[in-house]
Amino acid sequence: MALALAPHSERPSRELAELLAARIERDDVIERVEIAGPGFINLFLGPGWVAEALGEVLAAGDRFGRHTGPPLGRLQVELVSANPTGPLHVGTARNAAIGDALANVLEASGYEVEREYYFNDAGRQMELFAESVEARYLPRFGIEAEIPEGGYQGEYVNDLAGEIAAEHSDALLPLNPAERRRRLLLEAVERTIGRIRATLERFRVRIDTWRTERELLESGAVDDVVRRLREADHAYEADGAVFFRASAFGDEKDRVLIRSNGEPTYFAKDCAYLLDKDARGFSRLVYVWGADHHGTVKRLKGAAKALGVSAGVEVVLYQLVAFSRGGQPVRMSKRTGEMISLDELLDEVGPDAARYTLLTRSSDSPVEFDIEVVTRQTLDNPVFYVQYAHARIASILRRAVAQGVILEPWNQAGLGRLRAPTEVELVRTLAELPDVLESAAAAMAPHRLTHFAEQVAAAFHRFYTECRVLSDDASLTQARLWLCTASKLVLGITLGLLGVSAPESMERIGDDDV
RNA sequence: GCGCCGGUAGCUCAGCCAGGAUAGAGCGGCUGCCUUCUAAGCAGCGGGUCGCAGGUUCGAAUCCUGCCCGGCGCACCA
Repeated sequence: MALALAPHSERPSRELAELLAARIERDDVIERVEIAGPGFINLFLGPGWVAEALGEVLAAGDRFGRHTGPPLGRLQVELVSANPTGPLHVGTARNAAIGDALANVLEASGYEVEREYYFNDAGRQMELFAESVEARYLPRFGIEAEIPEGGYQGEYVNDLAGEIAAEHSDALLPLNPAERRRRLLLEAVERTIGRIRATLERFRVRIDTWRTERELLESGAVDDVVRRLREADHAYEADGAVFFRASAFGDEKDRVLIRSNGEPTYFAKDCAYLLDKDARGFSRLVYVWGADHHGTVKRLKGAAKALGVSAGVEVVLYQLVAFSRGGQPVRMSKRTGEMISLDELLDEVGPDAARYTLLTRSSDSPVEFDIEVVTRQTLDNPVFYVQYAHARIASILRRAVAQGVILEPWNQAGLGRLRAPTEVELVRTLAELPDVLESAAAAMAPHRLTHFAEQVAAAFHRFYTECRVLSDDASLTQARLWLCTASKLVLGITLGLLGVSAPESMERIGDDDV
């Protein structure tokens, strides 16, 4: 405060601080005021403040920190949207974790949030995928075939072909090649989508709506949007292709909508999709993209402007994850089949550690994810530190019940007795949740919650070490039980937003390793 | 070459948007602490030219400029 005012005043900041401090009333909320450093006014919070702050947490219950008041509007988060050409691999894990946690955070901060997954189930990649499946299907009936150049080599393609062969036997053989591939593709895509959905469920990623490129194409939306852009003179024809005037919207150059062979580009479909989303009445459209797509952000936003999209278009970019195993880099490619599936990752480290690890880093920061290291460090992963605090609290509360302690209503519990430094510090930390949540939503940075969770856990562990909860002092026991309840609440809310489980108990391990 | 993102402790990373107190956490190393609510914990020690160089400021990890490394992107691919 004094430091903020100093530039506007002739007095030194330290002197300002003293003037201000002298006017602050001391009571049981603010006990003591000190000046430090260049002009910091330190307020020492008293028992009145502690009771008040803790009361706010307890009164709000599991809604503590959440936005109150009327909803801020409808918002959509598009996440993952990986092609249905194979199982989700670990490269998409960061997208899923960030997208889902971000959606949770935005929801808690007052938006009505819809999470959407978009399947690119048309186009060149699908053709290649169909041919690849065919190349694994035909040999089962003695017909030689090879996976095409650039096709999908993964073992799962063979598995898919096997499943299809098991169900349909050689029924697809007599069909003409185009029809056969169409049928094989339908079968393969359906199965792949099923697997993707199952994997996301395992990873605790909730998707509300599933959209497909095919629907978009069949509705004629792509043709429509190109026509609209041309009519508004935001697009023009050149060299047999149709270009969007992206350069008029800050992009480096104009972008092709329709190729000279008549095929729409991915971007044209993006434009159609944009209108499709906008028509659904969202005030904000959030995209979660890997940094390898950052070059397409400007054209998307340009298109939104050109098309008069009323919703705000926002792109959350995350740096790609460098996966390795025991120090050996793992290249990710669905086509070569050289990849680790998200399912394998979940088998090895579990959804909690995987999500938490991916959400500890800022999305701007590249992540090094050595699967062996994360597996080996499982027990030291900060996620367990936080979960342990939660389990510890649950254990105390169970113990209290077992001892027959009857918890009085919190507003009669004498919370002002919480005066130990670790108690005050814990309450102070808990009270930060609303601010942390708000800033995480504003910055679309869910990783801030992991750091907050660790702070709460640390504050609790310190309190636990210094203060005994269940004691002969009945009223102090009451107050401390409420402090435990509030801590558990805040940890549970925070972990819930991150999509990480908050266990009621954790087995003691490691006693013998010492 | 141009654009975006990183470069903070031995390792992995917060802090940077809205500049302020001896720059933090986890892991790893060392030392203590379990007759009492879970020691997956706590306390302490050691460990840092905040990539480099300038600039703005009473004050810079934080803002500005330049440079050096690393990642990604610069298609009528997705």
